[in-house]
Amino acid sequence: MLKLSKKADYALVALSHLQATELPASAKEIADRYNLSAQMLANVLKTLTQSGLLASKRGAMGGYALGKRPEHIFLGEVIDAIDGRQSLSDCTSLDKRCSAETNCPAKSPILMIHKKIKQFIDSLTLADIANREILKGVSIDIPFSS
Amino acid sequence: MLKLSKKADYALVALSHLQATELPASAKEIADRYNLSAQMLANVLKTLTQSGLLASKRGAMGGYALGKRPEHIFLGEVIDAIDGRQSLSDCTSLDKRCSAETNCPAKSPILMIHKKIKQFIDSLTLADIANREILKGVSIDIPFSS
DNA sequence: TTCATATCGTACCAAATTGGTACTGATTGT
DNA sequence: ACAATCAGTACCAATTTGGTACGATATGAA
Repeated sequence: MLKLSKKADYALVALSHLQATELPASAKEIADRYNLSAQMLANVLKTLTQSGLLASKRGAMGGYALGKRPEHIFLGEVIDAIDGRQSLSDCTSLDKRCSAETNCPAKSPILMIHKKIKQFIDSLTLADIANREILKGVSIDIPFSS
Repeated sequence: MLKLSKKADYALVALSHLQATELPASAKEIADRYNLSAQMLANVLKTLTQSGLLASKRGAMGGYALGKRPEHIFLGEVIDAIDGRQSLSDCTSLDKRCSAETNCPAKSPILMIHKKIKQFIDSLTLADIANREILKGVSIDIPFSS
């Protein structure tokens, strides 16, 4: 499977939204806006906050905003935060040892391909990703008062 | 998860082996050589054969050989054959509809990223993979660079 | 013709991962 | 005080993945 998890999808939707509106929003607002499971989105946003990708404010009128400038939020970071750092194959992760060991003809190529894909997603920022979107008109209530 | 399935790993090991030795081999031989589950590898090789990536010969002295020239076996094909054609996200696959629909700010970027990764793995052949020098030069070019 | 070696086709099951929910606690603006 | 909202955790159902079993079919060789 070469696929993003649904949680990673959620993360990208939320981040794109926050980037586009440039306004803080609560988990519920975002969930309602895009028809996502509120509870699940809440879990995702919490994780993103723990990783510093979002900044949160608790309590009434609280919510989430980007934790860094969009140019400094990398797709690779987002995926790592949500799904945990993943290797393209177990055979390229250093902690596990595969039975074929050194004589495996596929190990080195897989490692190389993994690096290329990682390099690619680490080069993409939220700014790159969300730039062109047509979400201008959306405004949601009132931002953090601070 | 941005990861190859174990079956895809098995496929790449077997294909790499057959490419390197330029000799037919039975499932058992390959499984023994690299310490893989013989039964599982057999299933994988069968699937690859059905997709035309391998050619098989039954019976005593039978076994598998590459079904095409290594330059015509693409990494994307292998993954598709084993894991089924996958989209990077459900939201980029045409048959499923996501609840956020047209106003989702992440859909178009995800689609773009998906295309780039697909394009990358579709550009790599078994011949490239076996020759690491070629692989070093290959890169995914960065989108949104306008 | 019999036998061992192989692939072919299925069906099945256990383990791991993912998707999704529930609930309690902490914080904050009104 | 109270409602809104994030934080933390625990839990479970659904799906996917990893792995096995087994009978059928084909083939080369003794």
